[in-house]
Amino acid sequence: MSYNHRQIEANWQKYWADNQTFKAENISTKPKYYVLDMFPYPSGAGLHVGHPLGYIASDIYARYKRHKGFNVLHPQGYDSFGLPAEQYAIQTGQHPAKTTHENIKTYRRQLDQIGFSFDWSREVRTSSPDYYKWTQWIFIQLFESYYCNDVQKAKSIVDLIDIFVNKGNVDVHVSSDENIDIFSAGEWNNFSEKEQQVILAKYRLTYLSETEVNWCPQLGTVLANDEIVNGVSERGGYPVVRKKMKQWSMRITAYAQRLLDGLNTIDWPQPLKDSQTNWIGRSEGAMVEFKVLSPALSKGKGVRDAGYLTGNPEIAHLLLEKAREMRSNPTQAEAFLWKQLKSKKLGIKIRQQHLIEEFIVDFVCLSKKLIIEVDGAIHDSQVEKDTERTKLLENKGYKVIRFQNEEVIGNIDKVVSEIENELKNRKEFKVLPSGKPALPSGRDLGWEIEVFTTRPDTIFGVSFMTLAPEHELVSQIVTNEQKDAVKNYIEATAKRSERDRMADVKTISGVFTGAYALHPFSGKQIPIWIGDYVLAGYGTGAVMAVPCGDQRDYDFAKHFNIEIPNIFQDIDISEQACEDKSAIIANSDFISGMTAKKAIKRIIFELEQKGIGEGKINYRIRDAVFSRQRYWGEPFPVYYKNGMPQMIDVEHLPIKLPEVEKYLPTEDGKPPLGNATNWAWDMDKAEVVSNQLIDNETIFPLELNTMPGWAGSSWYFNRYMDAGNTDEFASKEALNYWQDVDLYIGGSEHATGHLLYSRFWQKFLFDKGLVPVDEYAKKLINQGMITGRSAFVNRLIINVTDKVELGKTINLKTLYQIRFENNVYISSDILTIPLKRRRIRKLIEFLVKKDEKEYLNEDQYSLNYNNIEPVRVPTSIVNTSDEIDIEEFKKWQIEFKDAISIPEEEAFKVSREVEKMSKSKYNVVNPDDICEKYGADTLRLYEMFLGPLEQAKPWNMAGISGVSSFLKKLWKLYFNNEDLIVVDEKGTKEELKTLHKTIKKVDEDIANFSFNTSVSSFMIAVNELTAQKCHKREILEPLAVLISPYAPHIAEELWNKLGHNESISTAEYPIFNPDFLIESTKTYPISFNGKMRFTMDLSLNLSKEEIESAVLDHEKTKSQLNGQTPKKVIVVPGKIVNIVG
RNA sequence: GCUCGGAUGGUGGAAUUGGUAGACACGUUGGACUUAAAAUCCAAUGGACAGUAAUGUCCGUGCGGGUUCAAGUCCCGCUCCGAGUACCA
Repeated sequence: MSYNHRQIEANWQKYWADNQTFKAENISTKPKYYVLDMFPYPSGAGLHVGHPLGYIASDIYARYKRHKGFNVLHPQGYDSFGLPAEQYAIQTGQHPAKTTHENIKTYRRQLDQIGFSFDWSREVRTSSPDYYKWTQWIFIQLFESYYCNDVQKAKSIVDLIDIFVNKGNVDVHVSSDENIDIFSAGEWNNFSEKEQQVILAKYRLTYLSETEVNWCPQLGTVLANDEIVNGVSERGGYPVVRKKMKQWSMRITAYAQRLLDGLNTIDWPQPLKDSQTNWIGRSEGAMVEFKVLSPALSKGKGVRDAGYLTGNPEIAHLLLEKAREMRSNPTQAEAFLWKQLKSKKLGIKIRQQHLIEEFIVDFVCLSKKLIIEVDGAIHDSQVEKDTERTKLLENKGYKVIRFQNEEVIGNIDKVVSEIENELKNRKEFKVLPSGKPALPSGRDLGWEIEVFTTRPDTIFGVSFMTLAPEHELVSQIVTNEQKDAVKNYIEATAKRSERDRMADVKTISGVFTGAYALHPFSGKQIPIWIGDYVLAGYGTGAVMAVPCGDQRDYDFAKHFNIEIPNIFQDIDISEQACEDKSAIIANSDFISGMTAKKAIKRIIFELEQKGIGEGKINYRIRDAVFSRQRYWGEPFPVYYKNGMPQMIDVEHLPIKLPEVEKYLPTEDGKPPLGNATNWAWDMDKAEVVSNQLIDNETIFPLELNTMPGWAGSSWYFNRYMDAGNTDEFASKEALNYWQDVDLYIGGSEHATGHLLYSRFWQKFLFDKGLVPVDEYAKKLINQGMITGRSAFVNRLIINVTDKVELGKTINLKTLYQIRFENNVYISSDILTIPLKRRRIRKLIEFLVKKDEKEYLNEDQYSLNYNNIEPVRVPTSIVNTSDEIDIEEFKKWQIEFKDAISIPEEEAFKVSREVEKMSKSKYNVVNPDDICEKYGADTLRLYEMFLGPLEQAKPWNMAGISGVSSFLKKLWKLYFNNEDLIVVDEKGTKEELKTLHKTIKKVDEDIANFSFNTSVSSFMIAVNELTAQKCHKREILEPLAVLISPYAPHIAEELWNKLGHNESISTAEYPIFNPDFLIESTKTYPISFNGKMRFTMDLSLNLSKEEIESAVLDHEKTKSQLNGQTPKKVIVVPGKIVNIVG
């Protein structure tokens, strides 16, 4: 019988399925081995040839390990929540569950036909409630935990509450939000339940926070940064606004250091580790506080500003805000009275809630220095204080009159006339006009700007500070003179999207605030600028600028003509900043003469002594936003009581996705779950009920967001260990048996997404004692992407210009351009040959004239055929020699029906371009077709043969015939037409050598994941055995096992026909015996001055000297030397002989 | 800009600690078989030059240097390509 891949492959795939050949047991005497693939998102397009690359590699490895006697876990599943299914649902109204289910069916069929040895009994789907029940469960565990920095692990929030109850939060070292108020145990115990929950949220590992997102009102959705182009949505071009939304976040920052440290313990590709390291972005440095000064005046002493600014400037900033707040929340009496006083109703300007020195008074008429206070009940107890206050104000020349609330409300006329009286009786005071410097010079205003720097050693080089435009202090420190400039700048910056701002790094922009800071060591006054090169989101949003030591500061200083003091010894900074840490520091007081390393230590010490700074490690990584405004994702097990999130008890999980009418956001901007009518939690019944029943007593609204794509993929590898468990996410026994993934294969595009988040979750689960290891994948390999080779035909753009003849315009455009423009195509090999261009011209002219000869002569028109436009065509109608099937091309789309090709008869070549495989590029190659035509074994071998696993490579069908014929040759070693020709003879020495060198090579290749070279080795072996006419069982039986991981179907068939009744999958792997490779002679390359001239077979038993004399005796050596004596002879036994002349 | 990869025939790619550059395959050319095609098999195939030929010489792993008896491999300096990242203080 001849090799019939269709029949063989179908048979064995059925056999494997029927016999559950690859089912892994959780109890085994064999050692365990866990081989994992990144599970696919089941898209509607199905698999293309790029997808299986990694699966084939891992499958080879898994099968190899089975031969080697391991209990192998090799599972597969689907990351089946995601955007495409939802978008499809929006367009068609089809439920995403339905399309997902259908897509999974296609995927399964495609995967099965490639012959993977997956244990399908452990399949997981992230969108299945049985699975996401445990995703929700893990979410709850995160919510109930906080991160303790003392022991560097997550602990139960109950422990933290315990600490608060007994000690408050004064002395806790935990990861939390910044700016948490300190409270004592007593204060904690007095907080209301709600206040306590608000505080706890700042410590939980998952928490709700106001996060700024890119909101697109027209699309009704939040967009990722890369979905925005030039400030408008990429899709549709709608405006995008920054909007704060309450979203769940994951406190991954707590794990920043451990995520870094863990990288040292795992065997992952260096580039991937690098990108995680970068992403986490640890930098060591210091926090430094700079005190803000008032504006320094150029001359003289400070002058009081405009008369209405009567507040004490040192505390004005504190009071102003309070005053503003009081103005907007007046008491009833205040509001009542203000109605009568405002807008000069009494004929004179009266101000409300105004600053007078360190007080805020209710009302004041500055020009009469009359203060009107309206007191409520609480002031009764403050009589003493009020008297004192009145006294102080009266000393400043003010008169204070007081009314009770009741008086104002009960008898407003009387109050107003009393005020009028007072005003009449007081003399006029002059109020100075505004515009003069507001504050006294050089005084500490009580603000501090905190900066983070990695180079505290350059602190003496600080010549200005820069705040991000969004920095909260900007509005407070800016001087009147600079107010407009600053305001304009902030507005201009806000208009630019974050992306634009980041993309444009060349334009230097900024503006002076007018304010100054105090240098903590030199005491110098440092101007404070704002500039958008400082990012609000990193560090403190403020930098101490050291132009001599940082290029960006340098550029900024140059641009705005700010001083650039040099603090480096013997270094020229006239052209650029010096960022070299080995430079000796100068002009820097007590650190002069030191290098960075030493100086940094010293400065940090000094900062800490002075209490104005400290050594600090800063991380770039941000907490991860965990909410999505989508339908097709895991619902949160959360309902809201009085606005506070509550976890649903774990025994009621899963909370299943509700049905909705529409998958779009609601009209009022709520996420798609806002469309659900049954989406409320009934505490008593412990079930999801109709929204109409919400009473906020026992029935509450449920969370409307869903979880992001990475939720389900962050722990699936643990689920495979015990996929069917309904009581736990995986049993202790299973987790302890399988421990971790021994080999993980997948794409590098997940470096800072899935592969980081999953490590974070694993560490959390480890802290909670739920999993036995804190890194889940010992070894990871990134398979390279298989790209497509898009095909293009070259469309000639022919411009026909009208000519006027005898006053009559011949409308040639209508005649010819429409007809020929866009429809003449030229073979790409002609394009590159200048000579042929003339031919094209003739051809075009011919085409134009052919039909319309009678109307045309040459000077009636002009032709321009120089423009060529590439037109995508499907790769399926192009052969491996880049020739397109013209007939198929004409049939492909209606617009090409009348296409004219140049040349018309000969082969027509397309241009090729390597691109990502995608439906829209018509370059997708489907594995189904290859399996049908060549078979799965050929596909598997060919994908491996294409090149190194980790390297990106374009898909090219050209080489597949070589692999296909290899399998046929292999078959022929065992069969001659119908007959098995394997004989039970002993192999010859040569045959055994062929076998054993192949065993050795393939063993090494698999260890190095060098699958492409082992395919070569198989080819060599089969070529040699064919030449040796070897049909011996002693050779061919081990060979079948050797090939079985790569081409399992044919191996099974051969094994079976050799008389075995069991599957080959656990057959013992042949053992390499070095005895068969021992050689008595070696073919030595004899080289002269390093150039190989000839070879010589010499016994390996010869000594160096014997080799040397044998070589020198050789006549070719003599002719090479031409009678001269060699200077030196290098002999490396077993390797080479080199004669130096 | 920074970080990390990479550059080898017409093509995909091989090449142990530095030790015969181009394995294996595709393609191309020639041949066999065939009425023919397909399939299969055989031979040649880095370039240049010399020779009837066997064969020989020279040049060849992006470029320029270096180390070495010997460099695709190690070192220094560049060029180009790809990927990631984007003002991280």
